[in-house]
Amino acid sequence: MAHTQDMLSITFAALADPTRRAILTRLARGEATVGELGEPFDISAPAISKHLRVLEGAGLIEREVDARWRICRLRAEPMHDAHDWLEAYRRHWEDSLDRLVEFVEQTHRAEAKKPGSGAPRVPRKKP
Amino acid sequence: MAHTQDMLSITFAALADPTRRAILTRLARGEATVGELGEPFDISAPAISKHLRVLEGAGLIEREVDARWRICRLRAEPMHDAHDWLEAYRRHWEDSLDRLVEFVEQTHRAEAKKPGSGAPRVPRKKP
DNA sequence: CTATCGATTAACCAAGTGGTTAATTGACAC
DNA sequence: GTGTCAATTAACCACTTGGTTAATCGATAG
Repeated sequence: MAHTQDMLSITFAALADPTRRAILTRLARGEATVGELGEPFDISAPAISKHLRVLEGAGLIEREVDARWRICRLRAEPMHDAHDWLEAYRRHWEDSLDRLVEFVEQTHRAEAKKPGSGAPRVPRKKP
Repeated sequence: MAHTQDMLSITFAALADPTRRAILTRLARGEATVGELGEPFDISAPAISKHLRVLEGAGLIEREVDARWRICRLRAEPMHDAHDWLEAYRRHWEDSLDRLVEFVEQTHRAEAKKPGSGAPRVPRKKP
């Protein structure tokens, strides 16, 4: 499986790890060496190395050799594509928000003291 | 590993598969049964079932039982969070675009017929 | 009651992932 | 040259993932 993965899949997969996302967040503040990047995490250097290879494979960082240091910097372009893909669904999550607002307003309008049987399910707008 | 994953990781992981993204795209057009969702793909029904469970686990779909059909519908809220996370990096990919435009303009301005040694690297704006 | 249909569960498999420790490479400082 | 530091590679491990086939479950049609 997972032969020659499409870029979007590789990007999302690279982002699907909290350590890697934290590394990207750090890198957004400016370039850093591998050692600096690994310092906040309680994992071994090789583990960091692997995370960086995944990020590099996804085109999310680039590494430059400086003597015995590798300095890493962010390359955010692949995030642009991921962002665009998600953008297409904006209408759907905004619709959900509309339904929630509508629900809360209705609930407030009818301010009876029903104890409420459970979590407030967002009502479907189904025609 | 991957014990009690944070939601963002679960969301990105669910999106990191082309079949699952295609399913979401289909669902964006309206609800569908499991059979309808699986029809375009050349994989077994259990495989689709697993993909749907991943999507459900990520809160990206919900399933409703209707007699012997399960009808699925999109719940796009988790995408909102993913979108927001990426949004924080917009400046970085726009910066890269700026650098590319700048590079192309410079290249065009100096319209010498240098054969060009390779792919046009985007020049760094390094302060 | 039996057959069938939509869908899921069970059991399995190959490959990938995130981590480890130990060994290796390359550049610098004595 | 020797030692050391930054980082990577190698080899391994447990667990997950995406897929399979076979078996199961629930609802409907005959």
